[in-house]
Amino acid sequence: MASKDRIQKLKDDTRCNILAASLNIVKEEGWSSLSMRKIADKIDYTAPIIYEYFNNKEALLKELTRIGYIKLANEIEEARDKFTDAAEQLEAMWMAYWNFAFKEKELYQIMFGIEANCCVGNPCSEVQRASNLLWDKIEEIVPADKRTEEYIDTKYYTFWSVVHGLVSINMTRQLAAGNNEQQWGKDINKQVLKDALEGIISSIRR
Amino acid sequence: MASKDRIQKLKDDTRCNILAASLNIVKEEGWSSLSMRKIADKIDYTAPIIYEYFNNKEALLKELTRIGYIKLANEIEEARDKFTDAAEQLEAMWMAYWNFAFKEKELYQIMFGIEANCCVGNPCSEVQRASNLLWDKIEEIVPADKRTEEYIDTKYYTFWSVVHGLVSINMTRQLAAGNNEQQWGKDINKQVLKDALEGIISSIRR
DNA sequence: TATCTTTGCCTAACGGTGTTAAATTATTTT
DNA sequence: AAAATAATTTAACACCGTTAGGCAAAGATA
Repeated sequence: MASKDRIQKLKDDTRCNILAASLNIVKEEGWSSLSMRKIADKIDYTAPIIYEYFNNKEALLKELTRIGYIKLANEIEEARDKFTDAAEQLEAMWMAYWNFAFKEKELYQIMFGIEANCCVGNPCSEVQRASNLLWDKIEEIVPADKRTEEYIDTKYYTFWSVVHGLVSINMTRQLAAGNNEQQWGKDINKQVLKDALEGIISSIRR
Repeated sequence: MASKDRIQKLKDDTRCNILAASLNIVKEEGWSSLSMRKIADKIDYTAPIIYEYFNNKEALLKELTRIGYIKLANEIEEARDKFTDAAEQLEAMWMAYWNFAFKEKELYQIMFGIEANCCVGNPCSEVQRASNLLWDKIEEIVPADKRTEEYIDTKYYTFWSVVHGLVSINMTRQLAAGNNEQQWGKDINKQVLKDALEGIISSIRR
């Protein structure tokens, strides 16, 4: 039958619809309320149908992260090609990364395992204590002529970002990597961390 | 009755047990398999009992993050008090933050909404493409005499950490903050990001 | 001591989840 | 038209968070 192709195309279509419907649900209600039954509802089927296109929910999510990585790479490439100077290119590429994260917030969340935290209702005083300790110590080493709240904030966030970023990257990858790779990471991580901390500290004092 | 105190103490004890059992389960099987019934099993009760100590599961998780923040602040404080020079103190404090993240991995995960990512089985080629684009561009601006794989790796991770960290911090906090705070963030974020990127780039070329 | 009230704890249930097997309907092939 | 294949649904399982109702032991009251 010549309709083999057409049928295959229809199958591909619904596969695509499943992915699109999933992303729509997530954009409207967040990852936590994405369920197989809800996806099926959106494409006018019942839940078991989805299992003819994906082995299970995890496989579906995996495909969505794959799509995310493709989009991210495209945007980075596009940003690169807007400049010729290498340094300008590099900065633009990371800016593209940043912009992607917020343009495709949901994809970024699943790509890098970020939960839109459940426990942020009332950040109690205990939450503040740690950041105050750090903030105050930064204030201490900032030269008097630069000691504005905004400047200290900036530096505080820079510290926090680089440390939390490094932690976060390691944690989401920890399971994937074999033990040897983990070992390989330990050294390079300490190196990155020390370098970055000293860099920021010296930039403050200069 | 004088046994009022003793009874109150027992109640406090089981509350404590619930929290400890929860953390144990998470350490053994991860956050995704923490359930009320499993917690109850561990303390030889049935599930509904837990609701006499916590309004719901979310409240229980919130308390665990609170405990996490207290421990984190303690470790930071402790690190600070081991030095006298402010710069040394600051570095030690951030190192304590780093160490805490891995010593109390599970607490850190819930404090900052990090999922030990489900989709890390086989990081397919698409995952690699984005990082290769960035890595290659970094290589390009590294002076020839420093152009080792290790050096480029270090710089790549430094870039990635600061950008991902900033993204990640913003995302987990986005829901909590009011719109005005979000606006306040937008500016300071771009500032932090640009500063950091330029800082790393110039540190590479120097 | 006997009744009443409170407390502690459990059983059963509701609606939801991911997932699978069987039954049913629709389509194609013979 | 009958048989075989495919597409889709229904029903079920085991789990989840959560709530209501009941049972039994303990405490208070008389």
